Amino acid sequence: MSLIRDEIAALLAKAAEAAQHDGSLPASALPEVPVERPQNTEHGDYASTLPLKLARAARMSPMAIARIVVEHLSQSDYVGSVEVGGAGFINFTLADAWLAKQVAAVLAAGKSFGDVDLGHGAKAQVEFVSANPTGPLHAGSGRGAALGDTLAGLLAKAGYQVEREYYVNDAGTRMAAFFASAFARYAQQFGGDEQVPADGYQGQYVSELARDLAREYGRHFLELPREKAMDELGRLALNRMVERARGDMDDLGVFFDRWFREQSLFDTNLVGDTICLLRERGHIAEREGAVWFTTSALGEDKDNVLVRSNGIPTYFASDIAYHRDKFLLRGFEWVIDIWGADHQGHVPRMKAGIEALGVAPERLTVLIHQMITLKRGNEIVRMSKRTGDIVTLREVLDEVGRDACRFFFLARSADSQMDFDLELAKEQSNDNPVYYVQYAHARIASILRYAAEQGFGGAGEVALLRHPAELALIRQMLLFPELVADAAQRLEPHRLPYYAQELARLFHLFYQQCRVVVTEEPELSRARLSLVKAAQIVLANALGLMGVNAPEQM
RNA sequence: GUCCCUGUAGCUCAGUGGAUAGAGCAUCCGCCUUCUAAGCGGACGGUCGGGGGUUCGAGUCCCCCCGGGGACGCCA
Repeated sequence: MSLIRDEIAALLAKAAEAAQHDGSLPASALPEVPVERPQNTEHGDYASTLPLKLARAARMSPMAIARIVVEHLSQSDYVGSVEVGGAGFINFTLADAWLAKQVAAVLAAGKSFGDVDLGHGAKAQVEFVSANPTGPLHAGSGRGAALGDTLAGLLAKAGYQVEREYYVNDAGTRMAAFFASAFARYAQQFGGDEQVPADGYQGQYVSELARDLAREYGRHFLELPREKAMDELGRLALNRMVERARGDMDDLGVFFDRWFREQSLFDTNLVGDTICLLRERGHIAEREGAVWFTTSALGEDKDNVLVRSNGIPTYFASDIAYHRDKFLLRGFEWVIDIWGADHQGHVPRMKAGIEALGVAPERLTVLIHQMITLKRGNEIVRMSKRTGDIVTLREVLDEVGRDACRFFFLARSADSQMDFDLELAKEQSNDNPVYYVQYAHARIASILRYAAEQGFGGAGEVALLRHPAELALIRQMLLFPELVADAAQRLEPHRLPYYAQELARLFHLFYQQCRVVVTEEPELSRARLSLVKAAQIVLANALGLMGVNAPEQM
């Protein structure tokens, strides 16, 4: 199904060409025809500024061009009226009868309403959260989770074959520090004088984990050689941290197709192999005892270390290998990494990395989301994993709830820093916009229950729908496919909550003005029941993409 | 010092170079004998941080300045 705005653009292009052909407009190259939604509903459903764009080349006034283009427009069943307005806008209003008929189309489409084929089945991957497993997920991880999951859903709806992935950094020096911290806390359970290293993790959660392991395994690890013990105990602790993250994601309603282990890149020697490949291609320099990736030759400010002088590869080295795996081994055509703003400086390096592997850098999109500032009232909550002074995602989930949590995280553009006031989030939970949208869905469910009790069944004649409130609701429903296309194309999931609120608003308005179930008017009632069912479908589709429940009652 | 994000209503934030800049919350005034009042209607609220520029047209693009956040490591 093609989008209405594209149909209108095609209609305009044809009209302009026809006008040029019969000489009423001077011949010139046509720009891409702009079709937008006017802010003011008095200006119709769609507007084009084509005449304004053509005015200069045509040496005519926009108004005159607009009139000529309109005269050459061919008939269509969906355009009700066309007007020339303002300084040369062409305004289109959709036909009432056509609008009413679309209710049937929405009902027929059901869950697939809103599907648009931008991706043509291209294999895409969204990698997100990917937090270090050295500590519990913090509140900020929730933002990346909501963003990534909804974006993945949008891309799937837009015709991509999408996989969701969580990258587990279970290798490297941070992990060694975590292992040492866990081992120290474990040993302390038995009176040992092991200390958490200075660069280790002081958080309470490490002690709790160590206590659990001590209870389950007793002194077992104290009887092993220290290094072996640290490694084995460390892996147990690590796996529990990963399971904990998985539990948090489950409760947030985010499910990954794969949890990819960084360590596996070392186990299969893909990291070493990738460094060899880079060396063959002339991207490696060795100096000061370290192995450098010569990114400066690729336009970067400076080179970056891949293998430290102590022989341990950097995170950057495994990250290049990881992306090699994504693009070249697993064949993703498009990879989207979602990172926090603190990793922003890593983007050009990463792009240079895949370029050096022969992968076009455009195939990697890194979506950066700004940090959140956690507050309790006016007090800013500082966060540090090492001191353990953090507000966990778990805590926020327990306090605010999944639906409000996801809606809240999603409702801001990734570019925007956000204040997350925990007290406010709790207080707000009752008049959070999420409940407004859910209420619309529940209200519809209630109407449908009532209608069933009253014995209303069968399909309605949707042509009976012509009340302004009915038509306004239909218009908003028909916007959904365009919203999906825009949000997917521009990687802007935050448009969804705004859309859903407006859809809910128009439903509530309709509800106020039009009674659905009227015994004396069975035909109209059935038509309105069809409308209401269609609205419920669109609400559910939008909520589903956001990972928010669509309740049958509240 | 360099780079990235950002500054819009009291607060939190939307806003594809287009028409009179919007929403939610907060405040105030109305609306339930009717399918859910977690709802609806109305009011109040703006130097779009400041200054230049680009053009038919700038909250939106460019430059400078100011404020907020982040990054510039053989950390991740």
